[in-house]
Amino acid sequence: MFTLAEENYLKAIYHLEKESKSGVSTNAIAVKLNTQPSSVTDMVQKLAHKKVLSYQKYKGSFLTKEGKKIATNVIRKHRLWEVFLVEKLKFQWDEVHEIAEQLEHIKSEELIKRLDAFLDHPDFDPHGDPIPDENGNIKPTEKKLLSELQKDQRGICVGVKESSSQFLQYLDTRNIGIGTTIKVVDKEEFDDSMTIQVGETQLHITDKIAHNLYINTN
Amino acid sequence: MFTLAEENYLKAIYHLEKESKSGVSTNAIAVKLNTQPSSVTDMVQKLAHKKVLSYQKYKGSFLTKEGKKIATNVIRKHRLWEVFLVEKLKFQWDEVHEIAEQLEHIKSEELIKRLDAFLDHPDFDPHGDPIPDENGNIKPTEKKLLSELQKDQRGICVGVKESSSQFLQYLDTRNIGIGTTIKVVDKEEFDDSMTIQVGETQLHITDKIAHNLYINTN
DNA sequence: TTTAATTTTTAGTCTTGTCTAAACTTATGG
DNA sequence: CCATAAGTTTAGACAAGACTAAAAATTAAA
Repeated sequence: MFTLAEENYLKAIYHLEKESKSGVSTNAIAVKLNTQPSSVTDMVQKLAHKKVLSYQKYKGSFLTKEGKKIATNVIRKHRLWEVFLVEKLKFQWDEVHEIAEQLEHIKSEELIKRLDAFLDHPDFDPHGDPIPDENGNIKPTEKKLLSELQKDQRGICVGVKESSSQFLQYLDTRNIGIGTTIKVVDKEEFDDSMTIQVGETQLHITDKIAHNLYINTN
Repeated sequence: MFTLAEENYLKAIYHLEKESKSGVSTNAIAVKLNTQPSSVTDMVQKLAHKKVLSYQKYKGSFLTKEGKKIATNVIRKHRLWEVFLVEKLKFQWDEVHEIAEQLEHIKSEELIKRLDAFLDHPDFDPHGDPIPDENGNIKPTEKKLLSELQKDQRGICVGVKESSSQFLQYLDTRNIGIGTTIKVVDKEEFDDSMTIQVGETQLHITDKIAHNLYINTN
């Protein structure tokens, strides 16, 4: 069994690993978790001993298969809870992260299984990030920025890049949310603005908006 | 802000206070929390310092107004989560306690406010215990054992006294659950068995069953 | 009311996870 | 290629919350 602190380290290292491609540096972990590098050294040594990551002095760490499994499981829980908070409890997209940080550590496999079913086995969280399955597999996502779509392409809104309240409210008043189908009706090369179809209505949006909306084009 | 351990102490003391009427003994707390009395002494001194309980050496502890408020708030969260687990995630009545023990410590007032609304402001948890409101007020309950009802009296099932799997399954197969209206059709003085009306059907039950079902006769 | 049993507290220790300060590696630049 | 900077680790300390063993207070019994 892993403690709350251990789970947070594994999660942080998992995220950092995807960006660095090589071993994750002690400093990077410290920055991510808002701790001192010396604390990180202690913890990675402990986690290495527990076989969930491999660590060499001065060379950084990377997760073992076992470590990845634990990390993705925590991420799975986090994202499922985020879906719950937004879909069922009607939180805004940007209000849920802190609460999910706590909920992700609740220990009960059965709980997550049932929550997943209750939410109808969602594939993405409210930020458009994919939800790993029980085995830690993450479906390769076709997530793109709306600005990358071509004329006449369509997709489903799966999340936002920036999540300020103003932006989310902008989207809300225009009936754009998770699961909304968006079609690019026209694209203006000059200023990168575009006309999109949302439900019955057409909408003209600036490049700034288009650069902050994630679309799944599967 | 209070730690998980502190919240658990306050909750335990709150429950014990209702039974003892005088100060709660150090030993009683230790038994309830499965710790050593010496650990309890340390903690109650700390909590006394924080003004959430008053404590006198060798005389036991009792909660201050502030302490009661925190305790009832934790209990409120616990019971709301239990309702969620049973009503929404379809857990059995007896499977939810451990999970709710964890969920009750999630910190977010907004979360509980929304969860309460999502569950339609329930008054009782799946065990028939009343859910305190935001201010810690607990509605005086008319909860009785089914065995205490008279012929022709009716009420709503609000919980169980014993919660073994067998008993819960017995109830399930007979369509008795939280919220089920039960009417006493006939009562046999000789062996305390009774005939009850559940929905369309009548049912003959033994005294053992009647002694383990809580009914709200409001 | 004096002794014995019980309960409670104190003192000292341990583990987890953190910190600071100092020492040590590795990387960088002249 | 050596000196310095940057990053990392070690050593020692601390707070929270628990434990054991021993001392002290209270209660019960003779």
